[in-house]
Amino acid sequence: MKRKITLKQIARELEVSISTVSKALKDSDEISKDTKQKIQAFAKLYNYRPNNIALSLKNRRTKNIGVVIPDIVHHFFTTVFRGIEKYANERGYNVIVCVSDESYDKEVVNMELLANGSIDGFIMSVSAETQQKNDFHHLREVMDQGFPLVLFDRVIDEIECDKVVMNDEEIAYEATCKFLEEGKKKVALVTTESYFNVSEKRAEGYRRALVEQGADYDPKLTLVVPFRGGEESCIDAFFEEEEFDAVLCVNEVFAVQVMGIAQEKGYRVPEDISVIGFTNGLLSRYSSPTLTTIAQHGERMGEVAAEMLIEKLENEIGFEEEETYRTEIIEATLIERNSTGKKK
Amino acid sequence: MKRKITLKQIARELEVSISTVSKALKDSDEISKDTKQKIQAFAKLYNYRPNNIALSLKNRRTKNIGVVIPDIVHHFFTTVFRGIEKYANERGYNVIVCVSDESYDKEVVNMELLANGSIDGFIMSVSAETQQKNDFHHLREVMDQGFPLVLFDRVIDEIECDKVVMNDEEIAYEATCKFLEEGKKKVALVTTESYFNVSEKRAEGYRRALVEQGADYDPKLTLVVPFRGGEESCIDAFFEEEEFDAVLCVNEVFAVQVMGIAQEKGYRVPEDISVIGFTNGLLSRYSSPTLTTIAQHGERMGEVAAEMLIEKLENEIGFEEEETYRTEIIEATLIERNSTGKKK
DNA sequence: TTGTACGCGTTATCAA
DNA sequence: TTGATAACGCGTACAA
Repeated sequence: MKRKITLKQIARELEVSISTVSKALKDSDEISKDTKQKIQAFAKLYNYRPNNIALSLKNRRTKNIGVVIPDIVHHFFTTVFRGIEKYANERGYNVIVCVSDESYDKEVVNMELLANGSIDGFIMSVSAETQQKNDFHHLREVMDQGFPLVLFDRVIDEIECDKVVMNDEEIAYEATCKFLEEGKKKVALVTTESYFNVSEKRAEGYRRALVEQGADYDPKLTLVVPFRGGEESCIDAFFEEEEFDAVLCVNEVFAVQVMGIAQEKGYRVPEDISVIGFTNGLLSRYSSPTLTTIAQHGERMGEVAAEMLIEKLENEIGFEEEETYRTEIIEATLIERNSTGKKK
Repeated sequence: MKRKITLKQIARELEVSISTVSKALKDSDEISKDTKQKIQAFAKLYNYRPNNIALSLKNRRTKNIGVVIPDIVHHFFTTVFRGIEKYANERGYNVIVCVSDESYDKEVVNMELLANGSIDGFIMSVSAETQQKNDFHHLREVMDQGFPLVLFDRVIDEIECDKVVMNDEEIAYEATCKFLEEGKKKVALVTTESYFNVSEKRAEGYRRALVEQGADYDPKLTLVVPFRGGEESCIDAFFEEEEFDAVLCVNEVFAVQVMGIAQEKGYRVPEDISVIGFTNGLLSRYSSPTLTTIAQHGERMGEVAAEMLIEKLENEIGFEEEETYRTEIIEATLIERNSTGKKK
């Protein structure tokens, strides 16, 4: 077992000083050609690489990005993560992930840990519990300490920082319009509890479309599925109690469940009931019928988030300069498959 | 903006030496009660936390684990990752992820980078390209440098290290037997190219079951789907050319595609054709019919891998002790849903 | 009971 | 052209 070689060891071996070695390896012209060659050859032979930790300590930057997300077994988040990781790697950054598991406490603890020197900045999507509690002191804390923060998807209006969001409201509007164009009359919405602000925005777009297009907005046609469990029976009951001919779902799992239950009950999709879901994942592609879906372009979101963060990291602002924050909007797109009909 | 406070600053502020502060904060009894109280109160007020980087440098351990996987937008890998992250976090470790994207070069570069001080050990699943090239010098390299390595799922026989694998061969055997018990006669296999050694093992289990149970093993009933693209037409052609009444698929995407094409062609699942797939993901749960599947228990794999790694990290072996390696086997389980029939 | 000195690996500044 | 020194932040053996 050969431990990694250090400057000091090279110096001792070659009987020169540490600083000479350091300079030689940077090809400084303070050092004579001969010594440089000798040192460089030796370093190459022993495959010398500077120790990242020592560099981090010295430079006060780790070249690590902290990513805090609610869940990792989740198509959208992994997609975003892939975008982050790709862009960050290209720029020489590594990514440390922490999963909050939708828990406020974990989120806080993890971020504190990372903030003790492990990373240079954060990219995050806040946990459900955090949104519920409406307590964001941990975000303020890290920003106070000088860590750039980029929020994506589940962002917080009260926090001033860079953000990357989707045009949730508009795309929900578009999707709803699509149903109406198809000739559908009673469009339902299946959503999650509203402290997820993305759900709220999607619901707004849905409502606005109905009202503006002169269709009926009936609050009873909105089904709020509880956070964990019991979706199945919940949706089943919804079918029994209400009547509708189109359903917009805030995720693809709901959408596939809606299609399944509809078909069990003898409705045809899309002839009797059209369905659109958010999240263009595997389910959408392989369900029957295949699902018309809203692609969130998570990878792009990740790239943009990473780009914004790294820009902040590499352009540390001067004293008197005003800090400015941007909000980038990623345009979702509607992907038409077979769970919706043609325009009339 | 208030930067994190350091021992030095506390010392200056309180007009004591740095080491006094350090000791006081560890509640050392070398320090008088009074000074301890004073220092602790001050530290608490300013929310002092030791700098991880400095600790890493001093202790020569980072408390970071490097995870190298081929893909992150992938149900199985994220599942394993979740297990790793959970266990690691509980033990005070953070996780740095690198995605090789199935590329040999990326894998090599990423590992070298991490090995320059960023992490204490590796958990990885090798990329497809690496398996194809059969070049594992980068794994040997990091091990030589003293980094513990735990391989999972896609492991390498020639490399001696800790491993976590699934009982692929046996569970494929079991699944195949299940078809036979159902009364099926011609069992097909849909798999990927064989340099994925897990595919190879699954194929072996499939063959062994047919032979041992006295059914026919017909090589023509094995469909090897090419690495990227064209699955659809490939499977379609398979249906045209061969006859079978049961299909074992090495992943759930293939399985769902097989069911879809079968149903299009007028076969009933499971009456005419039974289907079982590996990977108990969303698709299996929401396909129609729901898919009988092999649960790989990825989260457990991740936990075990992390446990093995951390054990190695925390029990650095002495000089003369022999290094020993283990291979843990995670038992997959067959989850029966509606794409297979009852035992006869 | 407190403080000094050293080392972890590196780089930058200044002196020789 | 080379080397000594200090610094990044921390912990600890040893000296005072």
